[in-house]
Amino acid sequence: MAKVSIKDVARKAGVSISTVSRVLTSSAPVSEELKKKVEEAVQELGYSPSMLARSLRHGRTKTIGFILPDISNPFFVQIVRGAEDYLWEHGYTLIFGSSDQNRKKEDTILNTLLSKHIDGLLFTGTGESNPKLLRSIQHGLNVVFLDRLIKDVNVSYVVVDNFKGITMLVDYLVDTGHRNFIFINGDKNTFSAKQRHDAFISKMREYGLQHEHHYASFSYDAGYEFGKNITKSLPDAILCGNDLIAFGLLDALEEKGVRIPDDVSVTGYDDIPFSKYYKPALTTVHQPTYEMGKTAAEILLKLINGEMTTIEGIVLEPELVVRESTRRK
Amino acid sequence: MAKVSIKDVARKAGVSISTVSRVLTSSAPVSEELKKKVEEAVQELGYSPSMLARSLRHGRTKTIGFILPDISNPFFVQIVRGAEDYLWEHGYTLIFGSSDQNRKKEDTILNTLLSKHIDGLLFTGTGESNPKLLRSIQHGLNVVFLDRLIKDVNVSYVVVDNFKGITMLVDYLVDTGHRNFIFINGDKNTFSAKQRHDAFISKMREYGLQHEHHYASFSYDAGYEFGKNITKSLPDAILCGNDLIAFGLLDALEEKGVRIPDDVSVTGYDDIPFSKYYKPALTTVHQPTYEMGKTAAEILLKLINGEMTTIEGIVLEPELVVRESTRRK
DNA sequence: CTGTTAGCGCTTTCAA
DNA sequence: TTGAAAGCGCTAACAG
Repeated sequence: MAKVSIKDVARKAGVSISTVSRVLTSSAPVSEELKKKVEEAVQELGYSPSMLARSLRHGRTKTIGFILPDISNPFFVQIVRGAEDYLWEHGYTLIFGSSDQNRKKEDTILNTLLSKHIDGLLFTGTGESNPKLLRSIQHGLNVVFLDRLIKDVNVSYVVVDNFKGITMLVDYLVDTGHRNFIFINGDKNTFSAKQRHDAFISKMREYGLQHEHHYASFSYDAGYEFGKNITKSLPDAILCGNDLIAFGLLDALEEKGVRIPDDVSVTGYDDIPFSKYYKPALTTVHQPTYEMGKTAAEILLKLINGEMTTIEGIVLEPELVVRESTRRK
Repeated sequence: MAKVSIKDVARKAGVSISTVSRVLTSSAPVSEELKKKVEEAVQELGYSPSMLARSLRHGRTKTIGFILPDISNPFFVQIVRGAEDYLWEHGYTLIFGSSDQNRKKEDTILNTLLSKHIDGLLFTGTGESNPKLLRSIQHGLNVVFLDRLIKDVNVSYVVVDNFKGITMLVDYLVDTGHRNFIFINGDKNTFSAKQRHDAFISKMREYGLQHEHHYASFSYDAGYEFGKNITKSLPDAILCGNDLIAFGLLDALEEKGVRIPDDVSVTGYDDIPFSKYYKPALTTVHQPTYEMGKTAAEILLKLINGEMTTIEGIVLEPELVVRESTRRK
């Protein structure tokens, strides 16, 4: 495509390539006369410098990698958007890969990203440990973990306070008269599911309430499945590990003639854009996804530019959103 | 990060760098003995070749750019996923940028992608003409247009048959007794909106039916707004330019006490994942988004690898999906 | 079969 | 202020 190189510009302007470079990067003084010549040549030739060559020279690619479970998941896509906006604004470009919650794929993506010399990595892992990643971090790769942590790893991260989210949810439900609970959680090995599990159990014990907890997966189908198979009498409230699970559950229950929220209250987690429009509109815990992505990108650039040398862990605040899928018992 | 280079490997293995290169790329025969030494050195050093240097050498980056209006739009995200999967499988990496339907931003993204020497571009433009892009194409940039075409440009593309989609929809509605129509369409300058407009008008004339057509934007808010402001008597059916518009309309009408589909039939377009779960479940036209992305990626790689030299235009088939937001009048 | 060398496009000393 | 030249990591043409 851009076949025209710095040499062509130099020739056209009748100067050396170093002069061209100096004009372009304003890295050293150049006489007005030559400067003008160069600028004209650049214009006429439609020259634009090769980031590739620059990267090779500088060892910095102005490219950030983002490994995440699935770009098409509404929860992650807003995070990506937050990161994308911030990074583009600051002259960085984003390469991403979806791991589909598959450790092997996660590895492949990481290898490719490393061989492309990314300047930094935003990482939402499958949850399993990743020795290759750890090694890269020790060798100086700048990484910010997003939404999910890997235990025993000391890196910067941006997460939302799961404990607080569950606490607000349970407190609200207890306040409104709910006394026994089922929690349909997401994938067992993920950081988020584990944290929400711990928070849930802890709150149940605190109040001495009757409860059940099940790990499933963070999907509509998991919720639907659960709803279909539920036979015993319903609890006062069913908490779901995320909104998708809640949608599936809601649909399955509705097909059985269960009325929501009259017969049972149902809650989600995440507050993805659609939860507001669902019928019934979903009571859920809002996570500031766009902000998560943006914040993580911000930290990452600081790390890269050496403006920050310590590990920073940001814990964002969730927000309880009460809508129509719950009611006072 | 990967500070170890081919030199280090060569030194460690006690051979020249060319030998290392030959082993790594199997581009020329190397004795078993040296081969083994090199492989060991690679192992021990954890060496992985720099794609950056390779790219500079070869003039190919194994990177594809994707410019689209908004990654967080459910319609586009599935397209991206289709492209992503295919490209990664074939050793390519994806850089994307959201233009937000803003021509200037589109330009910035294009410039960056070009300076990063992408091997090819997947392009869903704002709809306005883009001279810079045209020039790049003439200079040999491989491009596949996705979902939206720019007129007077002769490049490969993958679209879905909008005429057919609207035809199926109108035919079904007419068959089920609907006789007068309103169409709330998306952004006026987009290819898709224009095509759907043309198809709609043409069908209305063909049947000699009473109709109204309005350009708005492809968003929930546009539909909601329209629904709020509608005062005159309702038509038999309201067609929406996409599902988001339909959701907004549905909610606004419901707030006014209008019953769907009893008082008026409403249809969407796209069949984004949520339309199936909406209440009422949306009658809409399904677009094979994942396949679009995949097909476009496929064509692009063929173009890049010289396996295809002619312009190819793929027109995928839409599918009518009848659900609960329409009924026989 | 193996090593030396030029060069991809650029930045940055080092001299002049 | 300017130009020549080295070198980022790699591949490929050229000798041997």
